[in-house]
Amino acid sequence: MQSNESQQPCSSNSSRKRKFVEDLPENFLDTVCPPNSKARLEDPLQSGEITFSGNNSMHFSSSEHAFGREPSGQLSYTEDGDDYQCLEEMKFSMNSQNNMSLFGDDSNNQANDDYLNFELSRTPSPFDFGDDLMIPELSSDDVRAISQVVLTQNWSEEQKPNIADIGEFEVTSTQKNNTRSRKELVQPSSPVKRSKPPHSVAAQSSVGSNASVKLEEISYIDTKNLCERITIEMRDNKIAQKTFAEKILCRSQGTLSDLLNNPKPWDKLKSGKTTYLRMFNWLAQPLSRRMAILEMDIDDVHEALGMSAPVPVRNASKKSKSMKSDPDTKRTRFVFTNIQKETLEAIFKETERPSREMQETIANHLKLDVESVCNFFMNARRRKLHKKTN
DNA sequence: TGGCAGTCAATATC
DNA sequence: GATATTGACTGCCA
Repeated sequence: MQSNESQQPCSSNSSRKRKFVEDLPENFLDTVCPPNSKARLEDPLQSGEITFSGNNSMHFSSSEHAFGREPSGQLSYTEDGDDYQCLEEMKFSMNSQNNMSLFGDDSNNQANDDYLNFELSRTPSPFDFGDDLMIPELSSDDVRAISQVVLTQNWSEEQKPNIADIGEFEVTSTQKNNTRSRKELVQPSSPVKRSKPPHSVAAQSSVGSNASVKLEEISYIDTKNLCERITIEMRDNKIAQKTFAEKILCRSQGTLSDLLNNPKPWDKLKSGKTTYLRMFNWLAQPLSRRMAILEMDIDDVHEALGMSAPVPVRNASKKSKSMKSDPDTKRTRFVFTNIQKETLEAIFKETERPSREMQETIANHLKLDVESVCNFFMNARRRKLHKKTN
């Protein structure tokens, strides 16, 4: 990937938009950096977060800087305070070691000769192989097939992919150097020794649990991408949600449906990480083995996934309080009437967190239990939340 | 103790 | 029949 060298003079520090001069294919970011993925720059001088938002946009933010490439192709750069700098270029380059360099240059700003040069050491993505970055048009089937290769082939020690690269890449080093020349900063073709991320995960083998990872070994999973892949996998291999949920996850069909349609970001998860990790470890197996696991006894499934049995759901046979005396009675699910529901929703729009007293008043007016009203608001808050995140 | 995460499982919807 | 929705339960944590 070569950069366009054209320069745009920085006319004024008040200018907050710069033409994006990098000659990148339109779908470059979407292709090499999965939408909604994040990368973290660990350099203490220039730490920050890069977010790939889809639609070919990317934003970097730190305590000092905030800039991004908009879908329009413009480079935006904003900074509060007096030390505003003007970035003339933002460049990306890939080398044969699958390292991506992001380079921002504000060399026109002589008063503050500051360069930003981040080397994003990333693992091979399903999309690039060899010395040249490939920007193919990929169908979902292609993505799946290539991912399969990436996840299951035997990599050399140097090439080991991070199987967490299901929609994610790791940032291992970043540099900021105010004294180095620009040429020194950008060396797209020179191999950059890739240091292994401290919590990266490698697919070691295509056989059995060797391809699995433990919770403590993994730093991040792109749950959205993972769920998309699981959905494709289930569709293509005609695996019913009920089968997959019960066999692989030890969870119910409804739970799986919810997880797949409303994946929570990895860093927002608590104990729920293990459920996603089971999906992840299943997907990391070769296809034949994935299918074989579905036929295994439950104990063998745990072993195949390299994971212990999940914490049993303690409320597995849930009955309403009134049903507890008769455990064989099938619970009927309470359903709010239209009026109750519409009223609750209207109140929720105004007040997401009504006081206990207010909940009691609502319950009285709608002839509901306070617990039901409480549950409604609790569920509404979190379900609204994951609608937002999606 | 209240709020929440994770989940079940009935049932609505496709 | 498969999947999506949703009211409620349990345990954890601040």
